[in-house]
Amino acid sequence: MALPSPLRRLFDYLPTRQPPACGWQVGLRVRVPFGRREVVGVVAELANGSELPHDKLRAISEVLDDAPLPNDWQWLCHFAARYYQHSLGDTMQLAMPARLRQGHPMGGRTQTLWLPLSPGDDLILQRAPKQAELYALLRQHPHGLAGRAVTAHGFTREQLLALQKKGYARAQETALTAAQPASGGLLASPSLPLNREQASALAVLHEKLESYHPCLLEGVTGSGKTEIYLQLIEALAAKGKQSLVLVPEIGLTPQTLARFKSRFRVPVVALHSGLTDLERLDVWEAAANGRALVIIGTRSAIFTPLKNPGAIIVDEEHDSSYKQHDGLRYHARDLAVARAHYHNIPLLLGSATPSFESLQQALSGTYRHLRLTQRPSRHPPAKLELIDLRHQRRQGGLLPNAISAIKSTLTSGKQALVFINRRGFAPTLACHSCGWIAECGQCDSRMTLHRQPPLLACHHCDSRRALPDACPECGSGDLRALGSGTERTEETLQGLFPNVTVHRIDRDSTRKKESFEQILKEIQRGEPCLLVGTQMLAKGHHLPHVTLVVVVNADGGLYAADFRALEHSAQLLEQVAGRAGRAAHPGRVLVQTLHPDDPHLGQLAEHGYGALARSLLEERRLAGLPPFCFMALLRIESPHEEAAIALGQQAAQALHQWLTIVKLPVRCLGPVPAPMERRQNRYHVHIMLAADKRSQRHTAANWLVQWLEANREARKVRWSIDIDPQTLA
DNA sequence: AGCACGCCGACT
DNA sequence: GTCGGCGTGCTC
Ligand SMILES: [Zn+2]
Ligand SMILES: [Zn+2]
Repeated sequence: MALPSPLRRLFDYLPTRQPPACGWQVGLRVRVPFGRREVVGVVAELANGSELPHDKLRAISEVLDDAPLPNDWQWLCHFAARYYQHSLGDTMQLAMPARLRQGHPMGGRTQTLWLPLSPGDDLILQRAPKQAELYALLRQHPHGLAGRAVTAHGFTREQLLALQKKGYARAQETALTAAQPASGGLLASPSLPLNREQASALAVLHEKLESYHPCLLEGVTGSGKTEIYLQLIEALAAKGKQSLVLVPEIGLTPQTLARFKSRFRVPVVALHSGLTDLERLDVWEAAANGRALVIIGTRSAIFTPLKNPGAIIVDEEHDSSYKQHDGLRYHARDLAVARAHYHNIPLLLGSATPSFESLQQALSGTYRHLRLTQRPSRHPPAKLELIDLRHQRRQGGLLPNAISAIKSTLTSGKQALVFINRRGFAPTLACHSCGWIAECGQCDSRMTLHRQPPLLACHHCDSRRALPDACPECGSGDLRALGSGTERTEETLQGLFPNVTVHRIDRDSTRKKESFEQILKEIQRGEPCLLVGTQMLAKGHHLPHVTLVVVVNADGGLYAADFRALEHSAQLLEQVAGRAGRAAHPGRVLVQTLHPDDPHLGQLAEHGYGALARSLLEERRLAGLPPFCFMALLRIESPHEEAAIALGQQAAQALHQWLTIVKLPVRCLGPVPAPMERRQNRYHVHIMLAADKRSQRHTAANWLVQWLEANREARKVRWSIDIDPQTLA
């Protein structure tokens, strides 16, 4: 039995007296007693006996399904658990919808839909503002709103029942059907004509529609990658085959969804965060039984079972949201590769700024390399103009050049985007008399100064503090905010251009659910305005009226300790630059930097991401870094620094010895303190493994995990293994 | 990870 | 006297 427990092993159980109707099968979901509680597990193996004495065994309490969970799903769970060195039971729990995890039955479900009624006069609700508000919400959904969705909007069941009693709403039980079978033809709207490049890319995809065929679609922003996805999906849907489309976390917007849904008449379903648990299960089943032909979702959607797999598409394949950063640290793009191979189907990875991993596979010929270089708007992507931050005064982080460019953009009736990868007002609060700096009490980091609302906040833990009136060290009142974040730049720009709307877009300003969408809508209306924002703004949103992009500081990744920092920051720069002049107007991109002579930055500005990526790949090859080696990172974490270091040393020593004995060529670096050693009062220590071959890395990581599981000291600290780590944080 | 057991400090 | 702090150990 694979059970929800971090223990990397299976548990033996006796069968129920009556076998289930389908007979005992691997993949059946069951309820079993485990310790002092009951849990939901999955039959992982059938055996005629156990190594445990009979009296230690307990019996299965209940079989939950009349058929095993889908084979492809089981295979993927096994693969992921093994590849990422994780517990199979935990992996399966994570990979199944919450309802199944909780032991609810599959199939035949209904949900309560609430529909608005018009009793004639709205006066009765005047004395019940909350109910009036709820009624207004229902009016926006004339086809009904699920009960769960209503409560998700912050209303109570009582309010619904009250509305029902007064005749303003009625309840209706409906079968959940995420995917209605298609009627009529395949397409709801015709495909768009392709340019020459697009047509030849699609032709390559058509060469091998029914076998494993990994392709990297490298296409600049606005070159029409989505149209290729749509026409590939169309070709497969015509054969009754399903396509699984992965998109980045912020990419699953109503607009993206609408683009897919409006093209096809066949059922398109989406796994997004707004779904209730029941709706999520329904989508999962619609995929598993083949009803849904197009399934769109973020990272976790890679675990959706497919009855008739046709292709897997990963949009913006370089996006960091595909990597899970806790628990099972899987990379959805990498699982997509494994899965496409298993199903023997095409795999399409799309990006304007491919990850070095995928680019290397394409350059070496392992993946087919499809390129789109033309933009329908005719003019080429804007070149980056580097401007020197040294020896110049800036206001809110902006150089005079940048400010005058913003001014002329506004005068010509266009919009400008100012990109700062730092939220808050200022990253540092310092005392001008004695040099004291506001630091977090729980982390090795500084507190960020916020103005809205005014407080000091740590961006690495939840600690918050009121703004001090005076320096706690020397009592001086001369406390100064050093550096700029989005809030400060917003304030500066508002001061410089008082008659223009300045939209700030970061995690703080868009915390409220729909405000981001609302701001975007307003921006898309096209009035001249300024946008100040973090990476949220950089990714794939349609900003057709932006003709100027200003990058406040491009130096983040230039001299960082993390060897991937430059790759990620080049991707970000290229993406932000892609926001400039998307529509009919050519754009400008101003990049402020302290290192205008940096060769990498120069290459990015002069020749673009593709060229920089290729030469950085060469540097990676020479340095023996990924993708030319395979890494695993062991993180050790404890409130006691000594405990974390001690275990790190023990583990590294044991590993070294074993590597020598078995003559396994795997490098082991560390233990070293993590880049920010203390976070939330926990000390972080790293050990990095690197090998030339995946299999060697796997063997070493597997040994290390088993050593840790058997080690008594290791139980006193928290540890986790990260296969193919993306960052050192 | 849960969840219990167990053994010592400061409270009604 | 007991309420609860978290160290230790187990889960077929
Ligand atoms: Zn001071
Ligand atoms: Zn902190």
